[in-house]
Amino acid sequence: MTQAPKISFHHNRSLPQAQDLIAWYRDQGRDLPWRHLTHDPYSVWLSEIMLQQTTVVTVIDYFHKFREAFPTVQDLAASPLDKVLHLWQGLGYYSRARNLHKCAQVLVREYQSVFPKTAVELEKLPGIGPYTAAAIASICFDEPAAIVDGNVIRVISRLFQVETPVPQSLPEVRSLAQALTPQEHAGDYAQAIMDLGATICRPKSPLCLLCPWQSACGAAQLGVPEDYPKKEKKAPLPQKYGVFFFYTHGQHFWAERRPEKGLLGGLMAFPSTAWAEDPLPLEVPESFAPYGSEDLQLFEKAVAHTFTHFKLTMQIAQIPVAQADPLSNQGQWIAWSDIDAHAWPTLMKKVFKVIAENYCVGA
DNA sequence: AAACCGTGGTC
DNA sequence: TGACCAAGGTT
Repeated sequence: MTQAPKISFHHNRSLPQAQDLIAWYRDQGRDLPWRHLTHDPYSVWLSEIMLQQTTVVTVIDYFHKFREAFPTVQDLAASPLDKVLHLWQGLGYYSRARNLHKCAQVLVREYQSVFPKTAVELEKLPGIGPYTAAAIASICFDEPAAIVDGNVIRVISRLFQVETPVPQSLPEVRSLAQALTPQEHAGDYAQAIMDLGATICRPKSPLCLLCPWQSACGAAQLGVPEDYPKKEKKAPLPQKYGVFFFYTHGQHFWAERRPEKGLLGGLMAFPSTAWAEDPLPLEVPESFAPYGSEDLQLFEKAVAHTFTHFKLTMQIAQIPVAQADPLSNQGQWIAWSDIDAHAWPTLMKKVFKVIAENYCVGA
């Protein structure tokens, strides 16, 4: 043997004990609004849906708004979808809002408004996948279901120095996560390991000296925690371009509701050209205007926005029209004073900002 | 199964 | 400033 077997390295290392982590959590865990509501699956579910790919700081305000607007799952189910989308505006991933509403209706109609108590049953509901099902089952009902989110992937990849990059490593990580999950106090454990990932075992500058699992962590022992989890390099995002058409009539402008499915589904937007990878010939946007282009005026400033899978740069072209007739059957004339009555994605709020900065009444 | 689906903060 | 990241799910 020219090389020491790996087991000798593991030999000086303790195993991560759930009770050490839970003790740390009870002393050092974060105080979050939904932590006081673990007896209430509705609130835990609501928080978990909002927290999907979204930071705690961002979620807190929305969580309070939703609990106030919809105190019970029946209230949520009885609401028009438009009101749900309106409250959700700005939070992103709008299919979550549509699935949230649908899930509430399924619960009321088929479950007598009572949340199922097992991860297996929870996962059958719309918008609830493996992570969220395990989170609700463990946090509310202490089912020893292993949660695997971004925090857990990072913590486990460092503990065990998982060399396989994400997402190929997921089967291995899931297996380790299940092995670490205790039979008792699974709810505290689930929240503890996420808090550890968020506050100690952070993506950058982890605080290994404060970690209750430091002596069990392979990456920390070697001083290379930030090398894990291993990841594939991401391809650069494609850049897309287009023109928004700002049809105006007096104090009104024309906007349309986007299709129910797909990007920004169900939210409001200006009509536009297709969003294409080729920059448009900016000297002739007239030929692309869907409802006529007399008196078209192109704004100097464009709007840039980055989505999950592409970048977008949009020009804005104002087109005053003489008659306030409907331009299509999927939109409406909206008064400036009535903007807040509708659900606008952040992209459109950026457009409003550019318009407000550049628009001259009577110009 | 790989692509799609938002946004804001950080360095 | 661009790349990365945040309590993922659906198709």
